[in-house]
Formats: sequence, C-alpha cells, structure tokens
Amino acid sequence: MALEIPDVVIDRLPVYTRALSLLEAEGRDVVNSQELGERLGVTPAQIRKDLSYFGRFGKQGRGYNVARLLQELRTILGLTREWPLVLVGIGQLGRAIVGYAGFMPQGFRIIEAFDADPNIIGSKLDGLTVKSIQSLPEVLRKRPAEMAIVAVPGGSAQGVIDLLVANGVKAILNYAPIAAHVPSHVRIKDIDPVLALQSMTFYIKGRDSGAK
Amino acid sequence: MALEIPDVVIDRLPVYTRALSLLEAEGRDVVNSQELGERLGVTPAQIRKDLSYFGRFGKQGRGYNVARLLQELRTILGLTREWPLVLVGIGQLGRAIVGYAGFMPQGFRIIEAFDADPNIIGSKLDGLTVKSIQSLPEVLRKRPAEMAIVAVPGGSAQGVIDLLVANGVKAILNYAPIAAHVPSHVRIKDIDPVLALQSMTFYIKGRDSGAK
DNA sequence: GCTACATTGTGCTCGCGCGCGCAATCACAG
DNA sequence: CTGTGATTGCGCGCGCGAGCACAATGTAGC
Repeated sequence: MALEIPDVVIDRLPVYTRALSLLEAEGRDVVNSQELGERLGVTPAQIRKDLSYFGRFGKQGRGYNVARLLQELRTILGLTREWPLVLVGIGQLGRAIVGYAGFMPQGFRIIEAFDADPNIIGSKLDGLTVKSIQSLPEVLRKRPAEMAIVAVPGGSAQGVIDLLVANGVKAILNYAPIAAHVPSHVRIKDIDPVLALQSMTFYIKGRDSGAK
Repeated sequence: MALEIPDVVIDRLPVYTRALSLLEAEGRDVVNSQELGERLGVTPAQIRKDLSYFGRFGKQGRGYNVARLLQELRTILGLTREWPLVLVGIGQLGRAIVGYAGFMPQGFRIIEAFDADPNIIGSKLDGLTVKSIQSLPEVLRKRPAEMAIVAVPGGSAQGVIDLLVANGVKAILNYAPIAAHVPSHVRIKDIDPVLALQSMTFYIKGRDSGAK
C-alpha cells in the first residue's frame, strides 16, 4: 500500500479535482471514468489506475460519486486546509498575481509581499503592504509559510529562492526564467510562457529553414 | 533521419536555448554537456542524446561552440523569425501579458488584442487597441497569426479556442483553467498556477490525513 | 431473490524515454 | 607527425508509466 506513487500521477490529480468541481457545479451526482476521460482527454484506464493508488472510490456498474471523490482527492492532495503564501517580486507580474482571483477559492492566500525596490516597499495593494526583502527572515519567523511564489527577474531569482528555502519554504512556484537549484526536500514548479511558446513553434513552423 | 522525435525532447530544447543565451551573455565560447547539465539539472547524456536527434554539433575533446549551438537550436525550433500573436481576454491577466517584456526579445509580438466586454473594447494599452471578439475572423483574415494566447474565464475559453482554430491559429497558449479540446493539428499548452500549487501541497502536507 | 448489465479495480504486456558505457573523434603538446 | 587526454555520438539495456483485457463487484429490473 505504501507504494511509490509517480509524480505524473500526482500532477494529474488536481486536473481531476478541477473537472469534478465543474461536474458538481453542474449538479451531477455520479460520473464514470469514461466520461471523465473524454472531458479531460485521457483514457478511462488512466484515471482508474491513478485513483487505485489511493483506494477504491468507485462503485461497479455506476461509477464515482462526484462529491465523494472530490472530497477524497482534496484530502489526498492536502487541500482541506488553507495554505498561506508569500510572494516575492512586486513588478507588473507580481501585481497581477496579487490581484488574481483564482487562488483564494482554492485555499491559497497570499499573506505577505516582498520586493527589493525602495520605491515599491511600503506601497499597498489589495490590503497587503509590500515589505523589504531584507525583512523576510524576521517576518517568516513570526508568521511562517511553507509555500512561496517567485516573480523576480532572472538575475536575482536564485538568491531569492535560496533565501526562501533557508527560511522554511518547502514549495515554490517560480515565474523567473531560470532553472533554479533547490535541496531535494523542496518542491519547485516553473511557469514560463516563453518556453511554452518556443516549443510549439517547432511543430507549426514551415519547412523554410532548409539547412538539413 | 526522419526519426520520430519525442515531445519531451522538443520541450527541453527551449531550456537549452535559454541557458546558452545566458552563457553567450557571459562571454563563454564553448561549453560541454557536463557543465550545461549541471546548470540545468539534467544529465549530460540526456543533453547529448537530445541534440543527436538533429545533428552533430559538438567537437570531441572540447564541447559545443555556444554561439553555433544556439543558432542551430533556434533554427530547429523556428525561432529565427518573428512570430505574431493574438491575445484574447483583456482582464487583469491579459493586461499583464500585454505588458510583459519577456516576449518581444524572443521574437513573440502581440499584434492584436480582443475582448468581449463592450467597456473594454476600444481602450488602448501599450499601443494596441482592444477589438471586439466579433471582429476576430475579419481581422485575422487581413493579418493572419498562427499563434494565440487565451486569457479569458474558463466558461468562455472553449468557445474562444474553437473560434481561433477556425480562423487558422495553429498553436495556443491557454491560461484558462480548462482542459480544452483542439484538433490534432493544433498545439496547445496550458498554464495554470493553481494546478501547480495543488500538486505541490501533496508533498509538503503533514501526515494529518492518513493516506500513504 | 435472482438475473442481466454496467463499470470498476488490477495483473500484465508493451513501448518508450533515460542513462550507461564505450568506440570514435578532435585538440593540443612535443 | 605521433601520442595523450578529453568529450562527443550513440547502441543497448533497463525501468517505468500507459493502456488492454478480464475478473470482481455493485446496480437495477422483474
């Protein structure tokens, strides 16, 4: 039972959660792996296999109870509590992140915002006062957070990440365009729209660049 | 030669490109797979294998010429030209995307912005005039774009994506929190910070909920 | 309560991507 | 021009994740 669960499986669980929330909002009581798979573009077998890592949540002949499965997945992922976040980097991107309405409903609340620019420190946005990055250790000591969002320029990102890790942060959502190094007990996920665009061009570019 | 190249390989090439740009900016002439791998957190063998899909770019005993390899990768990915983009959805997120300074240096230029809200249509930002989503087919006919960014609410995202596909868009960067359906000739990449956060909580949550 | 049916849970196979290990190859020294 | 050392390019094996196929099991109808 204490089976090793592949990371890819964990990555899919939030996707299932999102789809189930939608189904619940539509008033659906049950759903089978077939329909869920069609909605998400994965095979039914994949969904059943993934869920079987954690238990038996379905009923043969009927499918899965939407509310029940949703609750189970939230428990597995640790989404039954609220997660405080700190945000570092209050440039244009950082401000958009603070204002993003999608975090709160899912239990992610930004409780502190930091920046290095004296012109930005002290300013208020959305009820938060931007604090100096210098004060981060002290602030985190008083009000710990295990998760952080990094939205600073590439050049200062590794330093910021080291600082966060040194102060107890265990999971980082990194918007900076670097491949950051973190200790193995720290989770990091990168979001870089440029990389996403640059890989798609490969598939849609015509055969103009002849050299082959 | 017309070997089947795995998608994961293509996804890594932009990462290599980014690292090589940095090395070039540092004034480095050559780099070996060992050092490149350490910087990026991948094995040297992986890098050499990935590159070998496309040719022989290194010199035994020395490594890779930074400028040469960078140029080769850009050619492979189709990054030697400029890519016009259209953006749909000019909410807070959309405005942040328009203002993001990271696209232009990489050759991605947002040439049109669309929204459905009459209060937003007609407003200007960063030299762009927001146009009605209704006018999208006509605008794209005059000024085609193969790539698009979708930053609309989840409820209207699939409709917007269908519209884009119907008007010639071949690659979509999707910020909406849905699993969109597209024809097989269309590439789509999703960016959803909430999903990223929700998968990381699994690893850092304490053993309060029994599952293991 | 019994039968027919639908759908799950899972053992198993297959394919693929990752990385090892080495021969091939290049730079450079003398 | 030959020898030495370093690094690439790549054949090969291994491990793992994806999906098939079927037995197990619950539902619904009568």
